[in-house]
Parts: sequence; structure tokens; C-alpha cells
Amino acid sequence: MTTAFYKNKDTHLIAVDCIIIGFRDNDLYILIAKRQFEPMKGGWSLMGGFVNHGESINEAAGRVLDEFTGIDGIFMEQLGAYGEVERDLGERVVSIAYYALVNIDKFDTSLAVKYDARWVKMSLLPELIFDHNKMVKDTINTLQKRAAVKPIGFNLLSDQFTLPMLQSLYEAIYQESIDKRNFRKKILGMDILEKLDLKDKSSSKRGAFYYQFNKDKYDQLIQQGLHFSL
Amino acid sequence: MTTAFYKNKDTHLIAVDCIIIGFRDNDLYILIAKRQFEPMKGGWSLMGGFVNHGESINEAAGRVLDEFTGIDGIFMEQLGAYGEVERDLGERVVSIAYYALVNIDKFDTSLAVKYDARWVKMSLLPELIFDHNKMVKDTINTLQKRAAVKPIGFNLLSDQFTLPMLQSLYEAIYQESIDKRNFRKKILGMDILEKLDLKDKSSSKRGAFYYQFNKDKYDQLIQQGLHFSL
DNA sequence: GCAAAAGTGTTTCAGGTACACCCATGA
DNA sequence: TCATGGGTGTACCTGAAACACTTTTGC
Repeated sequence: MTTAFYKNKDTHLIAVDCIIIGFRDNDLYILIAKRQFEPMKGGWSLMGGFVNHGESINEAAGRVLDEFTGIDGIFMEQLGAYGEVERDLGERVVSIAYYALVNIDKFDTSLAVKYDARWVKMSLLPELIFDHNKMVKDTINTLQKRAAVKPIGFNLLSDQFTLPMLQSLYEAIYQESIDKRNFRKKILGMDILEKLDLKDKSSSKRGAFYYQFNKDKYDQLIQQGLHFSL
Repeated sequence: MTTAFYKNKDTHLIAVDCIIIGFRDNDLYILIAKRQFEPMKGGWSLMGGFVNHGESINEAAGRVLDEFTGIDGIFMEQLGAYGEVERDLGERVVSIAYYALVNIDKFDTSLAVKYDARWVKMSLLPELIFDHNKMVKDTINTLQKRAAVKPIGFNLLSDQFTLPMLQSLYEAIYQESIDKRNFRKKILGMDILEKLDLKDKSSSKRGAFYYQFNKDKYDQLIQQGLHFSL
């Protein structure tokens, strides 16, 4: 069904591009792939795809994320729309960008081969095609703001993590070092983490206790009008 | 020119919808119009239009803003993309929403007749078509966050304004009252306002001094690593 | 002279920041 | 026993919040 007023209006290709962030060994990583078609074939690119008629833009982003990572239930948020006329050299394409925070260990590595994809350190990001570098830059910016007021960083870790790991994650996000005692005071003071009896001995002889995020306690906190803030 | 890979991909109508905010008599207002075509003809709607092939989405938003307000150089920022499949009852339309902060006094009132538009108090917003109420809600949210860290509120006022006016503006944005002394201390302490010799006597016998925003001083502040924050 | 809004400082408190040492353990 | 990373408490300082009275002037 086409309503009269909508007739004769221009239509456009709509893409979703996903900035997929992972965390490993104290560094943030981004998943990029060698583009397998023209134009800019062989150039480094974010993970993307086109929006189909039958799916919402969120669904399209979810589909792309699933397709390129093999992980389900990924945390993602919309970054924004990029709509310069000449941004895509192939044709006029408006892109809706999403950033996603994933546990890099759950990544299906066979997909890296299939799509010629790899995780690169954010600090060593090569030149990407089109406006993808700007998308990444905007993501960092947004991530720094969002992670400061919402506990979204946990999506980058496994369910169980140590405080040194968590701290190093936030240091990677903010690109500055944080005082150990102050960090622990704040994060433990919120009472949203549960200490486990288990220790991670992979990075020290003494071992660091595992913790896990307690969403119930967090929701409770919010309901009381209090705020997560680092 | 069409590149092979882009062939056979679905194309979509892309709209821009503008949440146009004004401020008057201690209240925030939003510009809405009676929709003049089907579907939902006669329903209250935000100002919108379709994106043409030859223009960027920002340009499209600027065009719509100009068309419906008659004001040029309007402050606007992208709110985000809305892309549920059934969000527009006429046809599949992905909408990029922009919010704009305008000086309501510069509004070309003849356009209100032409488009059956009017300024309504934000607190008395009627039901709008499609997902437009959600767009407004998201705008308020974003505005509260943005106005706290960037001096964008000034776009809602004339070049010259009094401190009581400015305070009342922030009270409208945050929907809570602010202590006069603390507010003045903070805003004047930033040293981004210039006091004029002129007084506004329209709202009191004594009169309140006019001030104006000094962008140079603000830029200087930022360059020093300091921050605007209310 | 009084009503109505503009303007002005100080005290208090909470939260942020700076800072240094002991602990547990594998090698 | 020693090297390595994990864990802990306090003092200070800055910035936010609470709070009440005087000033101006048109009516």
C-alpha cells in the first residue's frame, strides 16, 4: 500500500554499520574486516549490511552483529545516523551506526577467516573506508560518557571478573590511570558487585577474587534515585 | 553510477522529523502542526519532510527547519534514527530526528497559519502521531544531559537576557527550582557572560541587568581544559 | 509606604583526590 | 627469599547545597 503523499519521494539505501568493541589484555579492540567488494575493495571496514524492508533498523543491526560475531544477545546502542551525500563512494547510502560491546572470548573465530576480519587495538586503528574512522571516534566519545553513568562496561567482560580486570577496563575506556584504592572504594561502595569465593590466579601468584555484577542490586539502586557513576 | 554490490538491495523513504523547542514566559514550548495529508490527517505532528537524493540528512533537517520557522542559522543536533517497520502508517519510513533550539520571538508567525502549526507547552503536549511522542521524550532527556555540559540553552533566548530569565530557562529544562544565589555564583563564576549597562524592566520595577553570552571567553575556557557545567 | 522582583555571602557537608604500606604465593 | 601483583585506610581539599536579608522602584 502506498499513500498518495509518499509517492514521488526519493528512496535510499540504508545501511547499518557496527562498531564492535572488545576488551583483552588491558586494551580495547575493534573488529574490522577487509572489504570484499567494490568500491574500496580490500580497504578496512566496519561490519555492516543493508536494512531490508521487513526489518527494523535495530533488527538489522542485530542481524549484522550476529552474522559477524556469532554471539547472541549482544549489548548494542545506536550511535547515530550518517548521511553525507558522498559518504559512500558506491552510491548514496545513509548509514545508521551502532556500537556493540562484546565479550571477545565468545567470538566465533571461524568468522574471522570467512570475512577476513580481525580484532585490532583501538590505539592502532588503521585508516578505514568512508566515514568509518569518524564513527569509531564518535563511539569512543559516547562510550566514555555512557560508561561513566551506566554499567555497560560489564558487557566487555565475562560474567566473572576480578577488580583489577574491571579497573583496567575503565582505564582503557578513559585512557587514563585510576587510583586503585579510590576505584575500589567507589565501585564496592555502590554495592552492585558480588564477591565470589573463587580466585583468578592467571595474572598473579596471590590471585584476585572474582566478582560478578548483580543486576537486581543495580536496579534497586536506581529505583532509590541513586546513580551509577565512576 | 550503481556498483554491482548495491544492486537488488531494498531502498527506503527517509524522513527527517524536527523537535523544535522554544522558551517563553518560564515555559518550554514545542512547535507542532496539524497534519495536512493522509494517513493520520488532522493529527498532531512534528515538523518533518523527506530526504532528497541530492542533500545530506543534515541539510534536509536544515531545510525543514527553515521551511517551518522562517529562522536561519538555527541550532540543531541529531537526536537519532527511528526505524521500526510499522512506525509510519503510510509506508515504511525511517526517520532521522533532530532537535532544534530556537528563539521563539524570531518565529515567522505567518507560517503558523500556512501549516496550521502552533507552539504548545511541553507540559501540555497532546498525543502526536506515530512515534513522535517518543521523539519528544527522548529530546527532553537528551536536552537535560546536553544543556548541563554545553551552553546550548542560550539558543533559546535572545542575544541579550537577564539572569532571572536564564535561571528560569534552566529550571524549565530540568523541571526543578534552582537556588538563585548558587545559580548566579556558578554561571557568573565561569566568566562567560558579559554584563551590559542595560536593564530589563518588563518584569519588575527595579529591573534586571541584561547579559550576553561571550563565545570567545567560552572557547578560551574549554581550551584550558575547563568545563561548562550547571 | 508597600508590594514585587533583583541582588548579594557564608556555613556546612559530602564526595573526590592524593597518598604508602602490608599480604599472599609461586618460582 | 624474593619478585609480583592484590588488597587496604586516612587526611585533605574542593565544590555542591542550604540558607535570609537588603535594595530598588512603580504604583
